[in-house]
Amino acid sequence: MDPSNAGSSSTGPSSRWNPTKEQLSLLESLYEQGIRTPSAEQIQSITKRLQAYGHIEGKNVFYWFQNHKARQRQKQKMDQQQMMMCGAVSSNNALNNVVAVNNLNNVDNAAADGAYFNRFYYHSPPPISPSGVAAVAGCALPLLPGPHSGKSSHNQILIFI
Amino acid sequence: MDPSNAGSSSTGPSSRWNPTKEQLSLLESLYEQGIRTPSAEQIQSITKRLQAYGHIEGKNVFYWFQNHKARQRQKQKMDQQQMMMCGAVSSNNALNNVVAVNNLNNVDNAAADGAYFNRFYYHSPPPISPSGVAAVAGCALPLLPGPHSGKSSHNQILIFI
DNA sequence: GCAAATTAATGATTTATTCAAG
DNA sequence: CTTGAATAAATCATTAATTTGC
Repeated sequence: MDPSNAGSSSTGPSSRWNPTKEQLSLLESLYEQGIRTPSAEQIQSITKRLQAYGHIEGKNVFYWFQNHKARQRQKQKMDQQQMMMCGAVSSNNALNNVVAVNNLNNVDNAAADGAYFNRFYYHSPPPISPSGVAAVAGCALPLLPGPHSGKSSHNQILIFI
Repeated sequence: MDPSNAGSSSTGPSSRWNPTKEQLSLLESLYEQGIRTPSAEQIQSITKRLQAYGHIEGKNVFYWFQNHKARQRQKQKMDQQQMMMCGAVSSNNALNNVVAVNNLNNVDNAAADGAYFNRFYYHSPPPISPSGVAAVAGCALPLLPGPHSGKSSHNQILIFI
């Protein structure tokens, strides 16, 4: 029952995030605009916008971009292989795995994503306080590792979940 | 000048963490006790203990365990290869690269590390508020993604830097 | 003895692979 | 079978050892 547990309802466990149509649409749109590894600020912004369409957290946006980038890449690679063994396709190609990707737009501008980032959060083992803090908890700290001089290293961090 | 900028002195920028003898010692000890991918709580605890010996953050502990685990693994692999082409060692083996690892204790109990984790934090692009929050900022949130029922998924998170 | 130049270790980042929910 | 999530492997970058010429 209750198959429509899309977002933050009470009954729907849904251990993993499931993007709504709108969310996915916006994400893909951003991806095609060239965003590959969004910065923290970008992710925060995106997340906020997507929260209008349902429950979502920063890490979902993060993972989505990671996976999408990787899988677009391997899709293209597979297409190249298919291109190699082109011609002479045998009989029933209708039952081929649904890998009918139409990569007309090679959104592969390999450069231009000089976005450096890093990640770092932890699950604890299963049994922890079962309270119910539902929403997203943002935790932004100004800077943390190197309050030293300024050896040009990039150190500012910003956490969010 | 000032060659002794080991830890949190003012002059030593040192863009990356450098473990002190004591820190390294404790870390290795814990590793040999079987800890391979410590949980958030463990990392917090370890970090606090190590902070007695100098500046260190949770992410350093995290990275240390990742790297150490991986590199122990590949050391053992290399040793296995050496074992394969054993016998008949040619002449001057004294000048061999200093890879004289004495892996008497194979700390490789491959199972028993059902520790799951994840990471997730971001740098922002270089120019950010140049204040000077020096110390470690802990940010522990009870749980965040799934306040839903309890589909056995492990969801509790806990951030720290 | 000491620095500049090289090499080896290792901290930090990025990419690829695997697991599992839907 | 798709894809979000989690883990491992590969890579990059910086620091410490070590070597070398003076």
